[in-house]
Amino acid sequence: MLFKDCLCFQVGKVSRKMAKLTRDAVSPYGLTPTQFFLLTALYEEEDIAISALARKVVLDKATLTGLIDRLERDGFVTRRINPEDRRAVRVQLTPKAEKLRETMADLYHKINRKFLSFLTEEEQKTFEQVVSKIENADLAKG
Amino acid sequence: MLFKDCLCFQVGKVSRKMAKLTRDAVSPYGLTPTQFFLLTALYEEEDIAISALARKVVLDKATLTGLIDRLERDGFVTRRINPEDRRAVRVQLTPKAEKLRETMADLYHKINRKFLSFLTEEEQKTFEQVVSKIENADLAKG
DNA sequence: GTATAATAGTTTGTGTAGAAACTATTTGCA
DNA sequence: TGCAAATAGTTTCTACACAAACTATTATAC
Repeated sequence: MLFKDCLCFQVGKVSRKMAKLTRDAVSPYGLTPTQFFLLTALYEEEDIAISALARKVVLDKATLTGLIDRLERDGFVTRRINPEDRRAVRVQLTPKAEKLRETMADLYHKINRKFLSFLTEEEQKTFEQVVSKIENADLAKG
Repeated sequence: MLFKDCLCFQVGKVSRKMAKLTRDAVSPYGLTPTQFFLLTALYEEEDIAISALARKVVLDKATLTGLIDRLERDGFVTRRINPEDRRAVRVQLTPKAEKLRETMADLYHKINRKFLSFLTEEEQKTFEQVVSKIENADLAKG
């Protein structure tokens, strides 16, 4: 088997390519692709605990700390300690982020439509399947 | 459209998951997933220029510099300047890397077989298509 | 034949990304 | 109650990943 046929390599390659295209689209707003996705997740569900956010975006909580640091530094979000559970920190959108909500939602849909437009219905469906299968895969077993 | 349905997010999620599973498999050899892939590419074609290697693994040449730095530091590869073109640097495998060739090739095939075993023939074929379509996609156009 | 452009690689700077270790809380249980 | 275990988040460390600027060398144009 040749290197280029490696599934993991292919997925990584595509992931980088999509991130790059997304970066071109969102960098004018002072956002990175990951920051854009995190904001999108927050537009969907605000005032969410960091651990819950980490589960939602499937990133390590340590990664979230840095991401939220930078979003906070750039004035997109704030942190607030939950008085009910003083270990927990909730993330809120700032007015600056709220003002961008519509624009970001449009951009989000535009980017997605664009990516999906390259694929047939059939391909989209199969791709979903493949993603969910690998997602639940356990290399150790079998 | 919900955040979790975003194609770019899904691909990233799968890419991280596959990298993690690969890491578990190759870390006993003192390698990261990316280093493992780079070595595999080098087993396929040694004494290759860094720019050619970058094209092969579809990574920025600046990324290659750091990767090769670390592989060199850990004794897997060496750099040699091409006397024909003194700008160009070629990468060679060390005896340490040569000794691992068989083991790494087996591991490479094992990991790939494992990933592919989760998918049907049909899904594999469609997935290939999807990858190549996105690879050639241009978000700017249309 | 020399100025200019192109190419190869590195450096610098910023931002992911996760493992492991750490602090501070809260929960559970004896 | 009171202490061990679990949980939330951060810190530290290392490694990708790329843009932009840089150096050195080679190719091209005139």
